[in-house]
Amino acid sequence: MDRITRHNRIWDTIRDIPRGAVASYGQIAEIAGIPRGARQVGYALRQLPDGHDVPWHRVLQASGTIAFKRDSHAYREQSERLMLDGVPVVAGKVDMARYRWQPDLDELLWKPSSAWDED
DNA sequence: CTGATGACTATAG
DNA sequence: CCTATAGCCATCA
Repeated sequence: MDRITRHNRIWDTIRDIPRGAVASYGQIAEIAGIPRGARQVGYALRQLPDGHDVPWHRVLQASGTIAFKRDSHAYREQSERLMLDGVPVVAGKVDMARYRWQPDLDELLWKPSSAWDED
């Protein structure tokens, strides 16, 4: 799998995260079919082109902590975007137990045609 | 080829 | 909760 393909799969996976939910770098990697690729998710996000429509702010560390330094611009922007999504950011972190994205359930509710059937 | 890097993570103290 | 440490892995100099 080349870099472009890998990045596209990562970006597509992140586009599926609904507003109000968040995911960890490792979770995105796994869903995108890249086991142990958490660092690659971070790398892919760093390569986002201008004008993209990827909700990068919904991706956090496994602990729920924002990956940027507290004094950075990126940190503040991510924090603001999450609040706009309705996701509380307390002391730089999100309650993963409550806001973690659960794709299986999400797909069963929103994409039943591809998950269930027609012969 | 080699070593450094980093939007990562799990574990131990 | 925090620090240290060890894996991890594509990229880059």
